[in-house]
Amino acid sequence: MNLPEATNFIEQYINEELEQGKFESVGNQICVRFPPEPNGYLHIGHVKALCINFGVKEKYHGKLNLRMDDTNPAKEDYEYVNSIVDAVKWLGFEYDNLFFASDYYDKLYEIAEKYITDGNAYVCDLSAEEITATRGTLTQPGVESPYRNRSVEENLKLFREMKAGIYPDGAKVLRAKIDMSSPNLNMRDPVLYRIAHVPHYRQGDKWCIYPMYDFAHPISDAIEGITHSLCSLEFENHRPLYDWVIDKAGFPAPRPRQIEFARLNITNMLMSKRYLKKLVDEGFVRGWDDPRMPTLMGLKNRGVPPEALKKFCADVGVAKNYGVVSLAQLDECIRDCLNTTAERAMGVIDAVKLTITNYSGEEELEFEKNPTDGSGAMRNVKFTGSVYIDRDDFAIEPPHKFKRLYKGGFVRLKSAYIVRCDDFATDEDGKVSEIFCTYFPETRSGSTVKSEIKAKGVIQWVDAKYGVKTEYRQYQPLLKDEQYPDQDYAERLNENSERIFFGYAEPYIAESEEGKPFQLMRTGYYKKMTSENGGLILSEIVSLKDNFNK
RNA sequence: UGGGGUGUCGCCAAGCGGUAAGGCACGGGAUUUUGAUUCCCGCAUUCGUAGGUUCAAAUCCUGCCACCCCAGCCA
Repeated sequence: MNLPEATNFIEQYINEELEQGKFESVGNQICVRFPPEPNGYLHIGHVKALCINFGVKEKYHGKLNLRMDDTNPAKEDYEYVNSIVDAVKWLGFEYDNLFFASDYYDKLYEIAEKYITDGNAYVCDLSAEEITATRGTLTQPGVESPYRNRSVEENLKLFREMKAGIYPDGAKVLRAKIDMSSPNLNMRDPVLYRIAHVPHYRQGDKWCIYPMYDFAHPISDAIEGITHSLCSLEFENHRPLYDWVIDKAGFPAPRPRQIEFARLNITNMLMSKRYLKKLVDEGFVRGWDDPRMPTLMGLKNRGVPPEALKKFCADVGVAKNYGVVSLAQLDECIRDCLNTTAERAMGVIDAVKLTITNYSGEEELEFEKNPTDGSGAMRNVKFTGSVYIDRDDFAIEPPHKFKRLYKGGFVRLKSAYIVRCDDFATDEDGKVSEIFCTYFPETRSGSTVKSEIKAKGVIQWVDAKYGVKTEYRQYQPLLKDEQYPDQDYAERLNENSERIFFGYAEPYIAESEEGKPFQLMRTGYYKKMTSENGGLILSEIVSLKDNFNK
């Protein structure tokens, strides 16, 4: 696993601290964490954070904790924690511990009481609206809460009563006592604990007060001995609070250092959790793991190898600039990875019969399983002179530079023979119904006999007798469009995002290992296969019907 | 408008005072039984901008400009 190239600035910080001896007391062991909230499935945007954190772990022979940041019981569930664990494992990352912020609730509560005792926190009776109203604005300082100077005893009593459940939701909160006139709004007496009479998926009814992110996260890091808390740019404004919270809690040095980096954005890629959830909840897709989804499980089902995602992150790098990487870069990583790993097979989607008029009998031809993996593994394909080809590979009126078949033209049937089209038949709609060709025996694949016959193009085919009737499902990944976001987005996205085709495939496909990605050979369809032209691994074989001819 | 960030090729991104890496995209050529792959070759005299310091600046200083983040009892 490679650390993304441009992790330099993070490495620089760590190296400097190491040189200064900041971590000598902890044996110079670097410890990081990946802290998702289990309120949704991991998507491609999370891979970057995963790569950075696991990259640091590996580089410094450190440790990494996977920690569920589950401090908001209203949104979280085991379904999500399981999906997150599965996704991390699918990517091939090995974490050292699986922790839950909710396991620290007791400790967190204890520290909250210490804050009160030390005069660093107070119970505030203001309503949410009142707190907002007294927070001030970007340019004006806030107003101190009238409850700000309650005695330690009263605060303790009130906080314990909050915990005991005698107050309804929203009646009171615990606030940090910092500075209502700080230019950083996060420091204007932020809320530390709120009342929520909501059962927690792991803690049940044990609690009715829950810690806020700004309190729970730094403390969790400190408890676990995290040395570097890597997060995205929007938390830069929280760093002073992060430091304050840990310092006031009284943890021994070294204090974990929060370092921020820019999150991953990809052009045309839908990554808003709100819409992804809408697509799932309203049934526009079959689930979080639908191949059209940008979730890791969706990508997996689409045939994207985890290595491609890691390469992508390494190529893209890490910096603090807000940037949007083009989808083409992701596509390239997927193509690159698949090129050397995916086995090839022939299949046609919109089939047209091609009959070789001067061929009789049948034979077995050799076909390389993957011409680029270096294995040289071969498979056999039966050929009877009567085949199906893709409609797109034949043109009645060939466009300029058309390399495939047309009347009077030559083309090679991949791994078989060069054929010449002599004629074709059409149905009443004018659609080509059958193509008649002559084949040239001396052009047999692998033949050492020199032939005058040349073909510019090569097309794939499926034998009419031995081919297998196939139902293909083709997916268009869900991409943002120019009107995004609007209310009809989900509906619009769904249109044409999934199509069923009936075609033919060589029997080899049916024998393939389950879950192994296949690059369906698509001669001439696309110059390059991309997510946007629908050419990149978007086909899946839904069902195979044996021996349709019999 | 206060504070925190960021500005280097169409898109990412190195660079940290010594004279602009790399990837993607793009263009040209060679090989090719996937119009794929592979393979060459090309692609910023210029680093948001205006000044200043220096023998020397994308790198240091100053002033502007642009964009992003922050006023959840979300994370």
